[in-house]
Formats: sequence, structure tokens, C-alpha cells
Amino acid sequence: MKDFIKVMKAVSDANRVKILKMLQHKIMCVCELQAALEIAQPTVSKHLKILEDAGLVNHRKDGLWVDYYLTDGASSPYVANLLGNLRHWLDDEPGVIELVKRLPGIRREEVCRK
Amino acid sequence: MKDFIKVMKAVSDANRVKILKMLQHKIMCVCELQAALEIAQPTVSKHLKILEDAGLVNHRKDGLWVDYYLTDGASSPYVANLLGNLRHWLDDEPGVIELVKRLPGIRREEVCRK
DNA sequence: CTCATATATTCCATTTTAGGAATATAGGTG
DNA sequence: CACCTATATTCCTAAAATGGAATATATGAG
Repeated sequence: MKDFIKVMKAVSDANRVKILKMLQHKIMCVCELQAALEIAQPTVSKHLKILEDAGLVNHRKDGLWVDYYLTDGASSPYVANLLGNLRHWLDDEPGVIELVKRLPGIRREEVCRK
Repeated sequence: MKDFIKVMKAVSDANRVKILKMLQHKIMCVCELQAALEIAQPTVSKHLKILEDAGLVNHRKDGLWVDYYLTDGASSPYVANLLGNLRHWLDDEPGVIELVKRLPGIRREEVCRK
């Protein structure tokens, strides 16, 4: 029950859902996600931690960057089902369309390093 | 997005999930659900309202009682998918097993009318 | 109409959650 | 080593969620 609720809570926030939808298109580091969502960096990190604790994303270090990507859903049927359905769910959501459209223009070399 | 999140939030609470699992077995009125969950009646009513707003349950009046039952999931693919999967998900959860086992003994004629 | 019962709503307290500013940590460069 | 940058963590505040007591509403009985 706790695992189930942890996963459901993880996808009960618009910014976290947007993160999942973006990661469907490409692996992204924290600063790229931050630039896309236009929220503070610590907020992004905390959302990513919640998603990771739920088994929805994983991370891999690449020098200074930390790349986040969707898991294969092996941690639970809840995760597998959600990640599977989210591949098409919300694709026609205006906020998601807008985000995805801007994704190609968000590259870490330009977005970070202020 | 708002619809999706409303559904996910609705199933992000253990008592609400338990209500859904019980309604898989039989239509129940508020006082039966209250007796099963052992929480205050207003709390049950509020949980039911959240589930109904999300499209997961409906209600029908039967005299003084108000019977709640699972919807057919027609309100959204999120609801349809969740109700479908919840038919088997969490079936081996101790808390759910215990609840379901006690269901036959919870009848409105005995449980209410104090 | 009066009374009793099942449910819904209001109000309040406690807890949880989301967000950001400030700070700490980790890894890279010189 | 010192310094810079990306990320994580801590601390704090505001908003939202949960739960119950008190109250309101609705339906049925007499």
C-alpha cells in the first residue's frame, strides 16, 4: 500500500508530471529541467528525489551534471503501468505541448554556466 | 492535466484506496464504510466526495442511506485504467485482506442505527 | 408537525507539501 | 591547493490535505 501511494503521490504534482513527459523525449540534467520548468533549482532537485524514491526515474553522473532518465518500471507494476500510459497520456495537454516544443532549444551548454 | 492530477490525488490516500477496494466487493453506504474503516463519519463523507469528484465512484440514494459504488470509468482513461488495475492490485495487502474478510459481517441494519 | 437517523457541511487543529533563499557538497579546472 | 559550477540539502514560509467535533440537511416514522 505504501509503495502504491508513494507512486501515486509522485505523479500528483504538475511539475513532476511535466518532468516525466520531458524525460520521455530525452535524458536531461537538472539545470535543463530547471530552465524548462522555470522554477528554482532546489525545487527541481526535490521533485527529482520524489520521483526517484517512487521508482519513476534514475540518475547517472556525468561530470558536474547529473542526468535523469525514466526507469524501465521494474520496481513495481504501478510504476510500469504509469510510465507506459504516460507515453501517450497528456500528449495533447497545452502545457506539455509547449514544453516539448521548447525542448530542442534547451541544451545544457547554453542553459547552465551563467 | 488537472483531471489527471485530480485522479492521482484521489488515490494517494490509504483510506480512499481502501474504500475503492471494498466497493469492488459490494455497494456500501456511508455508515458501513465508516464501520469498516473505523474513522469518523464526516471523514468518510469527505473522502467519498473526493473520489466522486475524481470520477471513481458514484452514489445513489436509498431512503436514508446513500449507497456508493464504483463507476464504469467512463469519465477518463485515467479512471478507467486505475479502476481496472485496482481490481487485482493490492489484493495481497494485509490491510486490504483484513478489511475484505470483515466485509460480510458489516451490514447496515446492524452497523448503523445506534 | 415532531422526532430520530443517515449523511453532508462547517469549522478548527495538526500534518504534509511545494517553493524559494541560503548553504553545503561534489566534481572539474588551473 | 584555490576556485568555479552543477546539484543536493537545510531552513523557513505559505498553501493544501487530513481528521474530528459540532452543526446543518434530508429522509422516514409516527
